[in-house]
Amino acid sequence: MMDTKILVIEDEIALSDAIKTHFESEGYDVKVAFDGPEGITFFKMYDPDIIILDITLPKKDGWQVCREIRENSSKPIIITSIKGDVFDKVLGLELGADDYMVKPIDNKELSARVKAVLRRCQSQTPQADDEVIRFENIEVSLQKYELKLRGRSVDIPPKELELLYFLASNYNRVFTRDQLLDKVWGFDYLGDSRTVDVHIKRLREKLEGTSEKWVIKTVWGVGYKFELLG
Amino acid sequence: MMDTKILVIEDEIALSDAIKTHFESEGYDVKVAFDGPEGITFFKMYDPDIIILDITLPKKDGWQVCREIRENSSKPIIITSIKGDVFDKVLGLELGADDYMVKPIDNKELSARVKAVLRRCQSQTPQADDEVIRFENIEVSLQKYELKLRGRSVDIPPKELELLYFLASNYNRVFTRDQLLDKVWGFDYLGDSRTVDVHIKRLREKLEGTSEKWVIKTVWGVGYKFELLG
DNA sequence: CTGATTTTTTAACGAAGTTTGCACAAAAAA
DNA sequence: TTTTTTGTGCAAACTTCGTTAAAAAATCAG
Repeated sequence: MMDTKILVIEDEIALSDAIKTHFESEGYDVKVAFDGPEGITFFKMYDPDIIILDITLPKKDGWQVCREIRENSSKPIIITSIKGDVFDKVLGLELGADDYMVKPIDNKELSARVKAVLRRCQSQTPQADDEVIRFENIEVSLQKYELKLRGRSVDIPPKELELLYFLASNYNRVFTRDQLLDKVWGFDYLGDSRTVDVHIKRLREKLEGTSEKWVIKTVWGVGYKFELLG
Repeated sequence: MMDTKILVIEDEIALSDAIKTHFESEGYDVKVAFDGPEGITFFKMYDPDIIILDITLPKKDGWQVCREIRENSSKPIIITSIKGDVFDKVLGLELGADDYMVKPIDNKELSARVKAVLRRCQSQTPQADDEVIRFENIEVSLQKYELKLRGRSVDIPPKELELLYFLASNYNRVFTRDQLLDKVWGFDYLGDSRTVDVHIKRLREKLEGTSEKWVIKTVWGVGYKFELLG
C-alpha cells in the first residue's frame, strides 16, 4: 500500500508536532508547514493527498491558502479553527474545504475525519458515502440529514439528528451533558445543559418502539448513552 | 457542592463588586484583586479554578498578568476589555486566554462564558481508553458507567460504581475511610466517614455471592480493601 | 423585508433516585 | 466486662431527571 501523504499547515508547534507524531504512528507520511507561504510551497513540492489547514496563520491566513490551493488542485482540505475565531462554515465550503474541525483537536476524531474525507474523495460516486450509522431499524445519515426508522424516512430537526448521530456513532459510551454540548453544539456554545435533556426527550419520542436492540439510556448522575442491548 | 473558585482581577470597584455579588449568588467562591501584582499574588494564594482578567489594570497590565499566570498554570482565563481598547484577539489567544468579553459586562453572559470555559477545560481529559476492571464474574467500566456481574448488567448508582472501581483497581490494598473520601468523593469533601460504610454495605449487597475469588473485606481498625483470594 | 412557521432554548416544577446523618445494634479487641 | 469500631435501618436532605409550556431564535415563503 502506497503511503498516504498529509500536509499539516499549522503554526502552533506543540499542536503540529502532536498531529505529526499521531499520524506517523498510523503509518501516514506527514509534512508540516508553519505559515501560509510555506504551506503553499510545500503543497507544490510535496504533493500531499490531503491538507490539514489552520485558519490563523502567520503571513497569509488559512482562507487565502485554501483559495490558492484550490486554484491548482482539488485535493481534500480539512480546516481547523481556534476557539473564538470568526469561523464561517459556508465560506469554508465555498472555498472548497472538505471538512472542518474546531480546536482543540482530538487526534482520534481527526483521524476519523481524515479517513472519511479520503474515502469520500477517492470513491468516484459521490452518493456512496459511509457516514451513515446503521443499527436494527435505524439509519442516520449526516450527509443527507436524514433519519430512517424501519425503512421509512422520518422528519427530524437538525440538532436532534446531530445528537442522535453522535450518540449512535459512539454507542455504549456515556457522555455527560457538557461533553455533548461540546461535541454536538460546539466548543463555543454558551447555554444551559438542560437543553440536552429536552433534545433527548424529543429523540426518544421519535424513536420509541422502533427496536428492542438499542435504546437511549440515562445514566443517573452522569449523562446519556446510546446502548446496544445483548 | 459547587465549590468553584473564581479570581476577578479588576480595578473598577463598581464592576468587580457586581461580578462578585452575582457569582456568589450562583454559589461560586469569589475573590477580587485590584491591580496586576495583587492579581498574581492572589492567584498563587487562592488557587482559583478560573480567572476573569481585565486588560487595563494599575501597575501591571492584563497582558503581562496573563503571561505570568501562564508560566505556571493552564487554569482558564477570561479576558475583559473596554470597548475601544486596542484589543488583539490573536495576541490574547497566543498568550493562552480562553475567552474574551467586551465591556460593558452582562452578568448573564459572563456566567454563560464561565460555565462554557470550565466545561471545555473539563472535557479535555476524558478521551482516555476504556479502562475496564475485570476479575472473575465482575466487570467495571467507568466509560460505560456499567457494572456486569456474571455477564449481566446490574444497575448501580454512580458513587457506588466509583467506589467499587477505585477499590478494585487498587486490589489488595487497604484504604482508610478518609482516604476513600479523598479519592472517590474528592479531596475537598466535608462529611462523615460513616458515609463510606453505608456505600460499602450497599456494594456488598449487590456483589453478594458473585464470586469466591474476591471480596470487599473490612480491615478492622483501618478500613476496607478489595481482596483477591486464592 | 415581513410575517408565519419551525426549531431551539430557557424556565419551572414535580417525580424519582441518591446520599447522608443519626441512632442503635452487633462485633472485635482490650 | 469495657471500649472501640463497624454494620444497618430509616428518614431527611439533596441532586438529578423528565416533562411541559412558553419565550427566543432561526428559517422559510411570499
